[in-house]
Amino acid sequence: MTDTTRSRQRPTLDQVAALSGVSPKTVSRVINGERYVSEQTASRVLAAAKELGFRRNGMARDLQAGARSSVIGFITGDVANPFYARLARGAELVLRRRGYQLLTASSDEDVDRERELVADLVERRVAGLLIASADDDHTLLRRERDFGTPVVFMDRAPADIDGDAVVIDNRGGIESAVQHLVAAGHRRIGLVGDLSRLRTQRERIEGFEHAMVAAGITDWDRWVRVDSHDQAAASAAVRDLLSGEEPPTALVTTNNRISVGAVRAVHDLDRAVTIVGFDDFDLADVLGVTVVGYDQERMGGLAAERLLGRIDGTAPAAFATDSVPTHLIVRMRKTAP
Amino acid sequence: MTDTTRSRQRPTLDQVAALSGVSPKTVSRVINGERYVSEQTASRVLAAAKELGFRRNGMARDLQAGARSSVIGFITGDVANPFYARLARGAELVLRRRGYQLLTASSDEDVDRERELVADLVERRVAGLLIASADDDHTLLRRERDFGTPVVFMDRAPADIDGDAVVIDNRGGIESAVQHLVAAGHRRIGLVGDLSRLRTQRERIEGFEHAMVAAGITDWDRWVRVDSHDQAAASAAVRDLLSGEEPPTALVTTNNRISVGAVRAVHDLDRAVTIVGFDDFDLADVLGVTVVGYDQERMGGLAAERLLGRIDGTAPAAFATDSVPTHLIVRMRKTAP
DNA sequence: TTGAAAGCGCTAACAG
DNA sequence: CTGTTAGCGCTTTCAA
Repeated sequence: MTDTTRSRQRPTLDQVAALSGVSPKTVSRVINGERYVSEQTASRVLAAAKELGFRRNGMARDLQAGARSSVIGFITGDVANPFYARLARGAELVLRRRGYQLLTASSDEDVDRERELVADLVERRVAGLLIASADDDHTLLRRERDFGTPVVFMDRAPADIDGDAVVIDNRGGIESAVQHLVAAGHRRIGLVGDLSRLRTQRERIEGFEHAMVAAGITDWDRWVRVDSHDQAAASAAVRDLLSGEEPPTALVTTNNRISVGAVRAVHDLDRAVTIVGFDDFDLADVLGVTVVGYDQERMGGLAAERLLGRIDGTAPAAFATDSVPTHLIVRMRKTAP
Repeated sequence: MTDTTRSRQRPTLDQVAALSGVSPKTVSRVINGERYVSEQTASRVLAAAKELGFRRNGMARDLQAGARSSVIGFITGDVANPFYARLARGAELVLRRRGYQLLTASSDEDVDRERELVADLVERRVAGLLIASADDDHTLLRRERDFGTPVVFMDRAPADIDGDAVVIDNRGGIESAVQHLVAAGHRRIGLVGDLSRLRTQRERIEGFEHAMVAAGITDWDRWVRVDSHDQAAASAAVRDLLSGEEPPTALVTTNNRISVGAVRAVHDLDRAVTIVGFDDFDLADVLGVTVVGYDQERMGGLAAERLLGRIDGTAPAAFATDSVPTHLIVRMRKTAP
């Protein structure tokens, strides 16, 4: 039994021209809705295009002198991480109105892979790049930018080069978390963190130190555990912290994955430990976990807007870093009646 | 203060050829690592390419007779939904090894927007399409497929056309959920569902009916509430269900968003209602929510593999639907000591 | 091992 | 209002 509808060739603009008896340029005009085409011609062309199933070849179209594709590269550690997924969503909502699509790629927070992805996307001539970079060295990105691919850094601002960035107020956020715990009477406050080579993580740890010292707690580093990159590692770190002598009575967790791992560990151990997490997460309200929240979709949207500004040159020449404010969302654990 | 590193033009292959004193074709050979180039020439070309910051123009490259780009279109309702995000992740892991990238786009479950996206991606000459379609009418997709863009349906198999698909065993999953509840002594079992125009949702509802009737519960539709598309709507539906006379003692929720909304409502009302959800979700273990689970990343990976098979023609001619098995993950609510 | 010529599918620039 | 010419940046013949 053979498939009768087997792949015809996709028709080209020239074939539409041939069928409708006009020149290719005229077909082009009709397809792109340009003016100065008679209605008759237009409808004849449209009919032919429809009959043949014509779809303009976007690659050929974009291959105009120096033209770039209407695709934006979006590089993060992992698209499946809800934080990055929401950034993508926010960016998409802004970009779609301008006809751009997102080409998403995950680096697994691996520096080499990230560089490969940048090179790959640049070869595809993306119109711009939104990136949550895991790399400390951005000379490659600067070079690509100098050759005309605008870049906006999300979440992690580059330390070694100038650049546009949209970041979170990490220090302020963590400080409000610590202050909240101190006000509630906690002194032994622990911190569980993700990869400390990431700048955001370092900022959060610094914010922690600063707030602890400001509260008169100088041995703050007793209860610090960093470099947990997944939920399981975070759980293990929490178990470790809680099994020592004089365990912390409260924990600050520095991102959503860490928070979830910590909540799980505390729950499994059945300990009364207060957790305040950076990033809001699903069901934190039900679990009564206080968090440092901020608008993730908006953050993605801001990055996208900045990038669009660069693409069409309407952004001011100087690079700028937008800081998204955080706010503490205080929650209580429901006590049994 | 002026930016001194302002956008030079990105060099073309011809410029590399000029600088290294060879023909464009030779540069092309070197760049693509073809054989039959002397080592001397190769290194000279490479040096010139590096110096100029050359990056092959992928659009021009792909614009060979009928060639397609090495991009795969990925259309779902919302990239920020963890379910879709994990499908994307699974697909990405398979596709990256073959040099493909994902172009992700969200339809918001809107039929018109989905069609626009399909048209757009086809214009970009994606090598294939992975889609969780919200549409009942797939004649457009069939047409595009006939013109050479392979399509694999994820999660929702098309009812009106033949096609490759990777779906979940919806009926079986829901039936195991109901059986679990019945075995635990529940009779008044409710169901809270998402948009009933989606086929997967209908299948889950049918599975519910079937299992309820099999358990001798014929007035199963008393406690059915469908068409809740977000967490808030799901919460409202649950509140409604629980406020009536003879409220259900257990609820089946038909996807992750509904589950979270239901958990929240039950928690807010402080009612002892058992929830069994379709789709596993973060912290379900901590909350003691039993779920119908399955491997989401694998599902995305399977879809990607099927698509690759179509792209290089190694897949058998006949369309096929893979069904991903579900398994019940039974969890207990931790009782206070 | 290298190069010259032609062309992928479309559109800009210029005529008519 | 419509058509002609040329060319985007690369790769494919086919020769040398």
